[in-house]
Amino acid sequence: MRVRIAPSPTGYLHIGTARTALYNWLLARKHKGTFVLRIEDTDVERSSQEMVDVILESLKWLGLDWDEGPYFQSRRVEIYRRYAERLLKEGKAYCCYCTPEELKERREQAIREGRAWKYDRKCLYLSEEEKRKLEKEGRPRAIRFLVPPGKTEFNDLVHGKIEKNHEDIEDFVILKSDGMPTYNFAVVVDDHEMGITHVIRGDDHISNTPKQILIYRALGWEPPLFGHLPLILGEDRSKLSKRHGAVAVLQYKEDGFLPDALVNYLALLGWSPGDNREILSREELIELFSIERVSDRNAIFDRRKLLWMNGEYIKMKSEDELFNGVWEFLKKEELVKDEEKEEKRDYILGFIKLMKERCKTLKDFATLGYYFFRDDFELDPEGIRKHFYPGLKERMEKLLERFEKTEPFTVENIEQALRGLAEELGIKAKELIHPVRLICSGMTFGPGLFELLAHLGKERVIRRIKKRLPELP
RNA sequence: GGCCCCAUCGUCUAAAGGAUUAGGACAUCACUCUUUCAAGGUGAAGGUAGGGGUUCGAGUCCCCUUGGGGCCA
Repeated sequence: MRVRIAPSPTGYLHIGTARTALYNWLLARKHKGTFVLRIEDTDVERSSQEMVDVILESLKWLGLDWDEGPYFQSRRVEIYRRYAERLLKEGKAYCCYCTPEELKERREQAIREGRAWKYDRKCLYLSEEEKRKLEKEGRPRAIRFLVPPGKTEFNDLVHGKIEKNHEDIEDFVILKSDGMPTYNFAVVVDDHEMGITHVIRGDDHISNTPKQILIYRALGWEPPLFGHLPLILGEDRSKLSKRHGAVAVLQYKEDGFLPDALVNYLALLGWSPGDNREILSREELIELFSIERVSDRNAIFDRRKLLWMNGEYIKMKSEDELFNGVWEFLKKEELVKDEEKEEKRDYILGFIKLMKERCKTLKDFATLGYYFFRDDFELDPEGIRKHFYPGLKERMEKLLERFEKTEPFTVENIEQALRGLAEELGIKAKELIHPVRLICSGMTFGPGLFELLAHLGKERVIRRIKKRLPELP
């Protein structure tokens, strides 16, 4: 089995392309086949090395390693031309001299007259003399495929039988007047030359498939098997695109998603193992995946479920496994500096342990954990309203005294100190716990208070209480 | 507009004509645990688009309608 992913270098790897890549990759790994990467960059204007790099980086981040390539279509132009010439010579294609303006005019006329427009084969019926004349004028010429009469059927791996009458296919261009191949032509030549056995791609290519099969047959080649995956849709049910927000794989990396979680989520978008399992490792996915179980219905991308799944993966990972990822986000928020990475390692490992149940993304560690690293936070005004009360200052002074005497500053000792004071004052522990949390973190929620204070350390806790003492009621 | 694809809770899906009171997950709501927030536990609500057929029996097969999507322009 040889499969491939063939992205265009448009500046990012689309989440839909990523899922297509994933399904191909799963198939290749499951059947010990080969996963080929091909860059479809015939649109030279819009392609660049940087854009290619983004694709490679995205695939690497997802952990979808390829076995061959990347191949570049832009370096294969001569090959496409050779095959186009061959079809021309064999009378299976013909030159078309119609200009875009002429075509537009005839198309509009057809629409005005209420006819369905399809290329009218004007250039197919040109006499030799007319052709010579046009050539002499130096008119640009495209090459059109001569669609034979009949009908094409194929057995789609996902959809089953799909058929198309050739009357509904116009004589499409295979080589443009600038000498570049069209998508349909290049894809067939490449898939054949690269020995692709299973073409697994998006549903948006279903209508191209009969055209491509026609080309295979015209060149005397056996077409591969085709499987068309349902599309990933945005909330509004249209094809997922930039206007739906995060659509680039690397955006998810930036947003703090784990590649394992994204892979798992994407695998489930259009496929399920059949039982009720949802959290599946790569190994399990490879073992369980089958193209027969792929759904043929378009699916809406649900970021909330992805978020949940990412949270599940964060909980599953050890502190050590999360360390580097969390570090990057702390660094980005300027909460830490690279030179203190080793020195702060244990502190951060403990921080991750306290926070990971509460974080859905790696980014959350930085946004929800600000106070673990900096003193300069504001107190949540809503929290002040709720938890500060007259006489609090006096109580906090007493608590401060106790904390100063608490040695060592451990979870148990802190709890004992605080609860002891509460008892002595004849109040509920809550009446101290909430204000202390607010003073030491700026927030009304977070890890268990005693664990939190112990981890912040005596020095920080005392400093923060002292700092806020003057403003307490 | 032409052609093609698709139709199960809000979303992702399970149910290979009989095992179904249509199952699970996310989200929602309630309760519970708790110093808070999460997490966890328990529970609730929520679906076979509509209409015809085929069949002893239809979510499942066929047809039509409607709706959604894609491609080409």
